[in-house]
Amino acid sequence: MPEGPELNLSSQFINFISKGRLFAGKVRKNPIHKCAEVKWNEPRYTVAAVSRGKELKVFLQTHREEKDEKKGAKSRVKNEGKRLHIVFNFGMSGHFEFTSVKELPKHAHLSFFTNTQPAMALSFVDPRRFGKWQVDTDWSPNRGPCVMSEYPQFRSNVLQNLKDSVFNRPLCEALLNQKYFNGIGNYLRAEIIYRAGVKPFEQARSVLATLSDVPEDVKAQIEDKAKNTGKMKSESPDLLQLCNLVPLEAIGLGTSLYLTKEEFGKESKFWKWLRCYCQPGMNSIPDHNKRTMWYHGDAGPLVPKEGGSCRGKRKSVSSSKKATKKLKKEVDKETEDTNDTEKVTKRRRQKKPVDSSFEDDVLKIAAKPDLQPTMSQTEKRRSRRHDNRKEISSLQKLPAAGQKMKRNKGRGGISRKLPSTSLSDDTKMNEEEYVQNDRKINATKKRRKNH
DNA sequence: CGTCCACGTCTAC
DNA sequence: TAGACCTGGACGG
Repeated sequence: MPEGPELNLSSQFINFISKGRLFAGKVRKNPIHKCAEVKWNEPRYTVAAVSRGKELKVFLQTHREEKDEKKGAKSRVKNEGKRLHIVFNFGMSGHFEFTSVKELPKHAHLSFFTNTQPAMALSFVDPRRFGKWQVDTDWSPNRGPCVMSEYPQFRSNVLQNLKDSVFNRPLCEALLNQKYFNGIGNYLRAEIIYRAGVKPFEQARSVLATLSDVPEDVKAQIEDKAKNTGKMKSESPDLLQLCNLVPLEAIGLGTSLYLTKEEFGKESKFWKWLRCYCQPGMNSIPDHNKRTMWYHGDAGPLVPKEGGSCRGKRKSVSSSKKATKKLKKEVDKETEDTNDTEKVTKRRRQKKPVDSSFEDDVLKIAAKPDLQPTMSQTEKRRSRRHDNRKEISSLQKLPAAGQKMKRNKGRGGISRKLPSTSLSDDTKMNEEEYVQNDRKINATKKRRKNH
C-alpha cells in the first residue's frame, strides 16, 4: 500500500513517536537484508522524518544536554553533534512500527532503540523486502516534485515537459511515472482518473495538453488551503489538481489513532473511502506493464490488446532451458543463503552481549528452518515457506475465524497496516498505550482463533 | 496443497 | 517488455 499518503503518514508517525523521546546506541540491521548497515552508535540521539512523494528521510542527530547548549560557541564546536540521514523506499510492503524489543516484528529490517529501560524499538518493517534505504543520499534524482507537498512545482514539471515520450503512453501508465508523478501509485491512479472522469487509456498528452500551468485560481486555492480557510473552491478540479487533492484526502484518513494490522479490509475507513480501486461495479484490466488498472466506463483507445500474460503470473514452463536456469539459480541461492546464515549466526553468537534479549530476536530472524538434505530444491523451498507459515500462524497472524475478508474481486487488495497518528494534542498516545493496544489486539486475535 | 494476487521499482534481453 | 526481487493472504481442489 505504500503510496505517497502512506509515506507521509509514516513520517508523521515517526515524528509522533520520536517527540520527546531519546534513542540510544547502534542502529540494528537485520542481516537478511541486502541494504547497507547504518554506522551509528551514539549514547543519545533524536529521530525525525520527512517524506517526499514515495520516499522518506529519517534524520538522526546526537542529542546535547542543555548545559552543553549553554556553553560558549567554542566548546560547542568542539562538541559538535553527529548527524546522519537515511532515505527510504517502501517497496510494496514497507512501513514503520514501534514495539517493545521483545515483540520486534519478524520482518523488522532496521531498528532504532529508545534509551529507556526496557528499550522500545522503532523499526522499518518490510515482509517482501522490496523496500530499500540509502545512507546520507539526497532524494532520488529520478523522481519529480512531490504531488502532495510541492504541488506548483509538480504541476509545472508535468506541463512544461509534455513533449517527453512518457506522455505518449496511456494516461494511466504515465501516472505511475515517478519522474512526473512522485507519490502516485496503483490505487491513486485509479481514484484520480475515476474522479477526473477521463479515459485511462487515452493518450496522456492529449488529456494534459488542455490544462494550464498553475493558473491564478489554482494558486489562490493553494493559498487558501495553506491558510486553512477551506477546501479547494473548484467544483471540478482538473486531473493535476486531483493528483494533489486525492492523496491529501487519503492522508486525512489517518486520523486520531494509528491504524493497526486490524485496520484493513472492507470495513476500514480507507476501504470505504475508495471509489474505484477494487470496488464493485468497476472494471479492471492489466495495463501494458501488467499492472491492474481499475476504471469505470470506457477504457479509451490505447487499451492493451488481449492475451498478454499477467504480471507475476507463473507461466507454464514451456522451455526446459528456462526451468533449468531457474533451478540452478535457486540452488546457488540456497547454498549462499545457508552459508550467510551460518556466518551471521556464528558472528552473533561470538559477540553476544550478556544481557540482550534482542540478540536472540535477531538470531531468530536470521535463522532458517533446517532443511532435509534429501529434499529437492523445490521441495526445500516449499518446506521453508511452509515452516514460515506455521511459525507465523502459531504466533498471531491468523485471520479470525468467520472473519475472512471477502475482496470484491476475490483476491488481492490493500492491507493498509500503517501506524499513523494525529498530531493534535487531544489524541496523544504514549508508548504504554501503544503497546497495550497492540497486546489487546493480539489477545483478541488469539481468542478468535480459539473459537 | 497449489495458484493467484498484492500499495514498486530495477535490469537484462 | 518480460522477468526478478520477496512474503503471505485468499481461495479452489
